[in-house]
Amino acid sequence: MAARVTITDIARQAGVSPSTVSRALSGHLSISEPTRARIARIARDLNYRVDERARNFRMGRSRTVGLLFPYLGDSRRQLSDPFYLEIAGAISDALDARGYDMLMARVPADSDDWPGRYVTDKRVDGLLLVDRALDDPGIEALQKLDTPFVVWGHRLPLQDYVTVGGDSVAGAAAIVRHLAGLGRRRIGFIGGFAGMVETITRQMGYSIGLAECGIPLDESLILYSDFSPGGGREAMAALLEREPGLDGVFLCSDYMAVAAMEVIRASGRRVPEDVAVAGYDDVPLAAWCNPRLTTIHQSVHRGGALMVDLLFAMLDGQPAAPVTLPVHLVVRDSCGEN
Amino acid sequence: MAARVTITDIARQAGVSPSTVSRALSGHLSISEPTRARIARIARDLNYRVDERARNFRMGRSRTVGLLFPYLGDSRRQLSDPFYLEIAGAISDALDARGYDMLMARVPADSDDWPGRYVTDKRVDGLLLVDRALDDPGIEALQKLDTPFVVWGHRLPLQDYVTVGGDSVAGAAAIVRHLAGLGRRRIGFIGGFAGMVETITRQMGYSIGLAECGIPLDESLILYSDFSPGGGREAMAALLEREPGLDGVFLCSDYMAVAAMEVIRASGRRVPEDVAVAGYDDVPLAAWCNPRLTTIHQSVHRGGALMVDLLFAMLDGQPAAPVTLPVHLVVRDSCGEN
DNA sequence: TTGTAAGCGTTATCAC
DNA sequence: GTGATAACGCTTACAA
Repeated sequence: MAARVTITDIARQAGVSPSTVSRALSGHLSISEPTRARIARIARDLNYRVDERARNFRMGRSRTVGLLFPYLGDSRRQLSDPFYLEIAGAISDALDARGYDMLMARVPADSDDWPGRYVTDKRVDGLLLVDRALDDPGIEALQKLDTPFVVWGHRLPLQDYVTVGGDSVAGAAAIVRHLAGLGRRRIGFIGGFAGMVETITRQMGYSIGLAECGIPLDESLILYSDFSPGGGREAMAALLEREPGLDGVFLCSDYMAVAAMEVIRASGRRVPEDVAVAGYDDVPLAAWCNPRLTTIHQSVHRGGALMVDLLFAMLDGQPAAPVTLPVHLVVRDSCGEN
Repeated sequence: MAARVTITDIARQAGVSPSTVSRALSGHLSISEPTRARIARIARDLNYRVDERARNFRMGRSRTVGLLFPYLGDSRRQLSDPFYLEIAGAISDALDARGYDMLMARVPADSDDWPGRYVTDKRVDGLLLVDRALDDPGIEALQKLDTPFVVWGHRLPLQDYVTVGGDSVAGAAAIVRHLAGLGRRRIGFIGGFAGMVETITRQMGYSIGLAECGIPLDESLILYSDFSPGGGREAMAALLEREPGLDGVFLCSDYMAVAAMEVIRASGRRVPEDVAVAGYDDVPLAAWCNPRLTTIHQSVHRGGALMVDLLFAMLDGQPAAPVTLPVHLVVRDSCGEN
């Protein structure tokens, strides 16, 4: 493969200096039209393309944004929840539209070395995080750096960084009210990773919803998992064992909820007649599983695009504030009567 | 945030030259132990980190691999199939283990400009593609460049690049034999995007399976979609309309199959009694939907890791050959009796 | 309007 | 064992 064509090759051919080529190619108005056109033609003929590596290096940026998925637990379990890919897709599109690349990786939420690896090492110009631990050392370390970042998730009381996320507390409370309104009284809660914010805020919403409906909180109905169907299955089985009289359950993701429904049926119970099931996220699948899942809808696509908007505002030096996106209950069949 | 600490700052403090620092930090054996230790200490004290951008630039590489998802059709529809995230996760882990970053993006399968954007622009050292069009201009353009790449998918007869993938023809044929063995005769096929290789090879397997079982091929039972649940739903509805006597259907992804089952039920038919349904991929969800899905298992995690292994072999200048991974039928409940 | 020269931070080559 | 020096490909003052 022909050796790399550089700006110098073009300069030679055009009989001008490399700087003129650089200026011509990046559309400087100071370059005369004939020169510009001539250079453009030669560049095309030579099949020239800028070396983004060199340009970014020179310009002190990377034109890359990192999309990081913090996780807890020692298992390096695969993420396979459609929610993650959906938000990644939305973000990727928004970044693409601005000519930025998207780096994707999972990072341990209980470590603080990844900000150095991505930010200080200059791999990225900014970071996007999907969820976080309540006490997240990585985010703390990240705040000491001067690189903008936006976190997906519920806004926390004292937080001094920017988040975009649905109102998880309200969403979870709405689920519980719905369940209680249908006469359910023994309502379980199955979270994602125990220390992650989205699990915690939804659990708060669950407690609030229970209180609003005058149902006493029973700690033994609360279990944690890992957002995966396998994890949902195990947690659901454990919950059923622990509380045979369960008549409703709220799981922190649709993917877990679908698996849970199967476990419930396998135990000889019916969904929703015996146990009502609700999920979270309103992933496309939720409308097409059996029974169709009652869940909380989050505008993932809008949220992803918004995260990118805010990040770029910050890269521009503009201020940015957390955004709470509305969520709403989508009533389908998995909780019965609607 | 203190201005960037460079190798020169360390050199100054240590009273040596920048080159000595560079060598000390990268563990050159030519550096005396005391010097090395002293430099290491200063680097730590100063919180030094290499500028990967600069290093990669200097060394003529990017330490980044692009993971590209070619797609067809004008809709920029979100990918949300768990299969994609699973393979992305497997690849990300394998890359991480080697200290490489993963760039992720979707690219139009009917265009040939993305190889330039990623390869010639020097954003990546190598490329990983998940699926491809049968006649893929991007891949053709890519082959003219000297950058290694590996494609996920079924190996094609005359292909002169490296693929890793399950045997889609065999997998689809196995599905059809299973269905026919259960007495089904009017078996439909719902593909992903019409021009994509995985759709085509599975359709070939479908035809072969039919022939093996002495069932005449009926073109009107073949429909295409886009791998999404929404697409699966529409295609399934259309197929049912077109062929009310349908007694079996094979869909090219589990995610579509789950949606299809719901459509079938909504039409007043039972799964599997009236219509047997089979998917493809054996995504975690397949074991936990209702009814549990009979499908083809692909070793996605192993496949992803293998793609990375092969890519690195090629980066090392070693030869690499296509690999066909075994697939197997996983019989669950969605086709009835097992 | 265009050219010259410096420099981004690092590593590699060649001396000493 | 260590230090100059050059170079990777590009952009950008500063000059002309």
